Amino acid sequence: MPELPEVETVLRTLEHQIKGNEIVHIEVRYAKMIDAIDAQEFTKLLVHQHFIDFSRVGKYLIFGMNDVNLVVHLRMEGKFYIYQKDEDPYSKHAHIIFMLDDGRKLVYHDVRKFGRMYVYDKDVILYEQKAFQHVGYDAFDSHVDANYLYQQAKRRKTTLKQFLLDQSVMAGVGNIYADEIAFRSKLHPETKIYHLTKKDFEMILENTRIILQGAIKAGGTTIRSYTSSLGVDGKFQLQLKVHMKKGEACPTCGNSIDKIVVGGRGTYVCRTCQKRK
DNA sequence: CGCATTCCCTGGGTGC
DNA sequence: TGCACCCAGGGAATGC
Repeated sequence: MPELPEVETVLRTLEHQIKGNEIVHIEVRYAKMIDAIDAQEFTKLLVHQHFIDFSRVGKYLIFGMNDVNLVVHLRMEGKFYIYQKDEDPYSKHAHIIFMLDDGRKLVYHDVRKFGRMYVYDKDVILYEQKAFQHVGYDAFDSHVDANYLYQQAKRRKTTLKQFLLDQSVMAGVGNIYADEIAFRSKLHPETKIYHLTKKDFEMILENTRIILQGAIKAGGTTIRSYTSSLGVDGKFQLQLKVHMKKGEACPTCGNSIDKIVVGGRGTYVCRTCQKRK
């Protein structure tokens, strides 16, 4: 599932591939992918627009076009593929096909159909729109510091894992990296956040950025081997230490990694290294 | 307001 | 081999 680092990788790859290209035609094969407007309106707003700039807040991709911003959330399994002029872009899971001015197609694939696309006029303030209603500062935003996290944590009774996953506090961390961040911080994911000090949040934030930055770097190296016909899904090669490692040895102490459920999410933890505060 | 629960989807896994 | 069933999971909506 794409989290901040994968979204960043997808963005950079697409920037490299389609910056400056014009959308000449759109085929919407599954309209529920689009928020608030119908397929016809979506098409009307985007045809003849050019991909100008590429940015991101948390896990949301933002394509700046001439008159509108196209916002995309990949959720669980959303992927963009670029097909060459002579390639067949159709498949069971190809839901939206953007025909480009040079004959290539940008294709949105999504097996579970959880992804969402939003189109907003450039006249409106983007971050006040529905897509960003529950999205706080990006994890790399300078507004996010130890004091901010501490203040946010004070009034919540929730666990560290759920806090890290709460996009309204800090946007970008998903299930995989939340586990890795808790592990690197030597804190049990079920730690109640009101037990944590400002100093703890300093350490947690530092680890968050190290983990995310490391994954972006790993994605960046992977992406060089991508050819245009392969999926632009931001696969990364970062060595995960606990996530999906149930029963395997903890890289620090050698004890077996447990799988538990925290806030309804599958969670991997080393009982020995990660303490409840 | 916070927090828990339900829903959206489908492939993959399990059990018979 | 096939069928019924259950589950994962990000985030919005709903309920308390």
